[in-house]
Amino acid sequence: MPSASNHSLGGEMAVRVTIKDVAKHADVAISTASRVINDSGYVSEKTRQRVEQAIRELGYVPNSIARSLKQKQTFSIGLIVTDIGNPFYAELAQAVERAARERGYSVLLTNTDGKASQEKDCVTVLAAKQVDGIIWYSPINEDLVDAVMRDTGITVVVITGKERHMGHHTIRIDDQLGAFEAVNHLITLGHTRIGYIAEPDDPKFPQERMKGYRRALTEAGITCDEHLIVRGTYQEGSGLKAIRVLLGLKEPPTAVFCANDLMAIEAMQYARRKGLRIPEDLAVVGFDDTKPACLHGIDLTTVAQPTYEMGREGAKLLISSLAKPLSSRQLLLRPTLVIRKSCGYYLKEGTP
Amino acid sequence: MPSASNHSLGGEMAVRVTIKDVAKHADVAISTASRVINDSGYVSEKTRQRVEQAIRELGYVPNSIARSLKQKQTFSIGLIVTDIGNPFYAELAQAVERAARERGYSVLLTNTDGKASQEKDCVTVLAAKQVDGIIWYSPINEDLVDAVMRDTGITVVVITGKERHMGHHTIRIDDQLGAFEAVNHLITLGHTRIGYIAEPDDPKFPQERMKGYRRALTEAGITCDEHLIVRGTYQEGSGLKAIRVLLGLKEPPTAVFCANDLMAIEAMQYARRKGLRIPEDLAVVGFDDTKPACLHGIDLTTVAQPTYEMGREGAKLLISSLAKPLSSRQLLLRPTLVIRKSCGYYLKEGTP
DNA sequence: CTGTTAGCGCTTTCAT
DNA sequence: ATGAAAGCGCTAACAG
Repeated sequence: MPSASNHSLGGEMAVRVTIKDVAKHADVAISTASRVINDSGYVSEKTRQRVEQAIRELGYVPNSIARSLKQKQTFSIGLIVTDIGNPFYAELAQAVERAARERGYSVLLTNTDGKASQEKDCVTVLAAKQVDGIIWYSPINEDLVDAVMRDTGITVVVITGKERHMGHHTIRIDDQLGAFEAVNHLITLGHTRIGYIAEPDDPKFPQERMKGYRRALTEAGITCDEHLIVRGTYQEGSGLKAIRVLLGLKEPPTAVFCANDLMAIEAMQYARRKGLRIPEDLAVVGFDDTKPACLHGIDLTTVAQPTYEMGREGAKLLISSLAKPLSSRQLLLRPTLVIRKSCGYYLKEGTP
Repeated sequence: MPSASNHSLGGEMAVRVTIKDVAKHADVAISTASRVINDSGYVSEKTRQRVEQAIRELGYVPNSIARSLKQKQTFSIGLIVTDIGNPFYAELAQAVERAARERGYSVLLTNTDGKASQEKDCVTVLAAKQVDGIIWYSPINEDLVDAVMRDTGITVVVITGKERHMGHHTIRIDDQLGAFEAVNHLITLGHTRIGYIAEPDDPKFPQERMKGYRRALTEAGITCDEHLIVRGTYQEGSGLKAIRVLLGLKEPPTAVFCANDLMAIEAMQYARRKGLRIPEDLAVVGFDDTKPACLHGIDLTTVAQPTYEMGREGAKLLISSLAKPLSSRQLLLRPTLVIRKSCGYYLKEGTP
């Protein structure tokens, strides 16, 4: 019996009530109590009532830890992201948490901070805590994914833009489609000389956006002028360098598509400084829909990743494959073009 | 039936290696294996080596679930926020996760979506999962906090702007100071008629910002003109209504402080539509430093909450009080004034 | 319909 | 220095 009340924090070490207490209080066997708690097996109405009352009176909450140990199932899933402070991952986490909660799962949150060693730690912790599955955004060390599945048997869903996928479930964003639609939009707007500030020319980076760019041109019957393609690095400063090259061409482009928003914004700002009007003299489209894209004065038309959907579909896939093991499955999600003012679309029927 | 070597996911049900396997492999007793794993008690160098090798060879990862059951400690803490998709909570979560990880704890993430019933569910789940403590942002149902501590013995740290605090640890933001500094800044800039679009006149809302507003005026020897105070609701549309009242006064204010950014931005935009220049004709200061505040064209001077610090200090306090129960402790954090263009500060020595 | 019992994987006395 | 055994809270056969 919890003796004289001591109101200092944690002082009393409130011993938690267990199923044993409930059973004793209701004067039944532990297993009977368990039956009513889990609503499994036969139990007479009268007994059920007594047990339920005991539960209420004692304020009993089942210990999932004990249950998990027995059942080898924790109803927890791990989420691995680079950094939850980044709004992109935050939105992903929101989707994952919500989908998980709706299905009776909780989410153990871990951050890699972009470091391979820390990613390893995340995995170890999650394995130790016996999560039923992991949602893993853009693994740094791809081999680790396979190792986890092999060594621990934990189901993994990888969310990534990369093409490669081994035996695990994958949620992939159709970058090629995104690029295709962006370029196609520019073509619809009448452009034929469309520059591309591209992903690095390195097999480590997926070349999906490049493929989309080329496909859009080809399908429109436009021959691709290789001078209009300048490789970027995705990093700061790279958009600047690239647009300088493009604008220096004998026949400069009238529009430019960029493999990410960062480079697009730099390109815009450089062009403006050179006296070009956006979008009248140069139309610009980016990729990612990061925060700055929607800022007043930027208003960048860009390809948005379906962040929320990625998280939700990831969680759904993971949890359903937990109930009934699925063979390696790949889901392709479509990005969407967000039309703002940098592409010239709103010029057609608005103010000049 | 899952037949011969099926490489489909989860088909093989990789049985996890346990301490028993390690013990057998190293030819020692389970308790000995346990000793080396936990580096506790005596164990000969030779035996230790054997066990460590077994661990490596088998890829053994201790099962924290089993350990937790025995030790009544999970090294998990629960985080309750309104909505992790909101960048404010995301930053908080980032801080919490980092501080927790550095101390060997993991974070179980839960969202209330602002609903009392869901908040209840969060608590139940966290209690069931036996978290060692909870970091709880702005509880909807304050009584629930006390109930949790009483019934489950779980230590709670509440992060809030409200004054009230019962027996639990609290991280509080000094809203009064924030408001004081905002208004004081306007006074320094030469304003004497400073309007206030205030928090609702409802005891359910803390009146800290109001106190700060009044104190700043008083300390500067300015008599508070009650006409200059208009109550807002924190909601959309309310800033608009309020600024209309203020600008309609016989002697309208030359500056206005707003209890949150939303109302401040509405006020700015209304004033501009009426032909007033910001900050020349009307200086505006907000509260919160939400995303839109820093947008080009908005550039709102505002009071920023020390989000990261709140999370970090919360986690630190929680974890240290887990090791050694502390009596109810309260921490007061200072917000900071972020000076942008809406207050006129940069007019003094810049372009007119 | 209800109770008894054997673990889940681990830590922790208590012997040896 | 090492091992045997009890038990954390719960579920799931298996008897009755």
